[in-house]
Amino acid sequence: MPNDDLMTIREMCDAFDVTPRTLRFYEARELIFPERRGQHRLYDRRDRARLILILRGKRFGFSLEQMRQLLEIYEPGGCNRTQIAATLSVGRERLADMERQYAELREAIDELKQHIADAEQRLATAQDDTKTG
Amino acid sequence: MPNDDLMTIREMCDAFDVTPRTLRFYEARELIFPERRGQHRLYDRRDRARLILILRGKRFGFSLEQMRQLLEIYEPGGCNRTQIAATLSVGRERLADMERQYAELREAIDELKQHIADAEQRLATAQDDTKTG
DNA sequence: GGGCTGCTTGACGCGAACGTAAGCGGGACG
DNA sequence: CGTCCCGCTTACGTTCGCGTCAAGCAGCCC
Repeated sequence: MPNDDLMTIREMCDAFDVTPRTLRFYEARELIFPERRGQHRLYDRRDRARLILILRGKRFGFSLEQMRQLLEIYEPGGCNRTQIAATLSVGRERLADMERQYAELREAIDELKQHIADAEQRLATAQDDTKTG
Repeated sequence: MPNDDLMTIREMCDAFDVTPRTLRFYEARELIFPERRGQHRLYDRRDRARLILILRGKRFGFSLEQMRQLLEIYEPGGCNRTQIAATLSVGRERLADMERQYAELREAIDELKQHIADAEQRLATAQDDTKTG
């Protein structure tokens, strides 16, 4: 049962707001593995799932290489202990990164909110330079 | 009352685990503004506070330019309405980014945890390739 | 004065993550 | 049949965030 829901590179680009160059680049870096129908690439559900994870990882500041390593944990992939263990290790590190970042982000948000509130105060009491130039 | 707690570039590098090149680069991009004593740079509390924010922002995946804009909100800086309003606008956008990222990060963490648990299961039931090569 | 150390200003280099342009092949359409 | 329009590959260009010399000055010690 092959995944019928195959998409061309253009459909992928429209769906995920990326360029063909980006998809080919990710493929060259071995983050996604579209099939080939003749010369053309065809992307299935698995490729899309991986792309979503890649793009999300990027927003968190992870590199493509970090995501490539991490993606292995989202696949059945290797079936021997050493390989699974290695993947697990990478996954746990990445998880720790993300939890640190989560906590830090909470602090940063609260601080920024405070400074925004302060700025709103300043705005309210500031002289109106459009009148009192 | 000048801030007496001034630090040399080397002290800064040791304190924040960055290189002189990095500090000079941030200065060139107008993210920090150390004083000059003769030829030498001297960094005060304000510079250190900004540096902390810059480094934290980097970990969240923000660019130096984004941080430069955002840093204005952490300073009294401009005192006319239009300038404060502009800074506020940037700050609110950044805040929205961070809150989106915060929520997304929560999801990503939960997903990753699940996949790690799955991998642990596989590890437990996998054949031991060191014996059954 | 000679040498060392620390900081300075260029200027060039580099890896990551693409952008962009050139040129080829293959359906589709009038 | 010509000519679009895709998509493909190859290859060079670009931006960001620094790294890495290179050369020069300033202070200090002997």
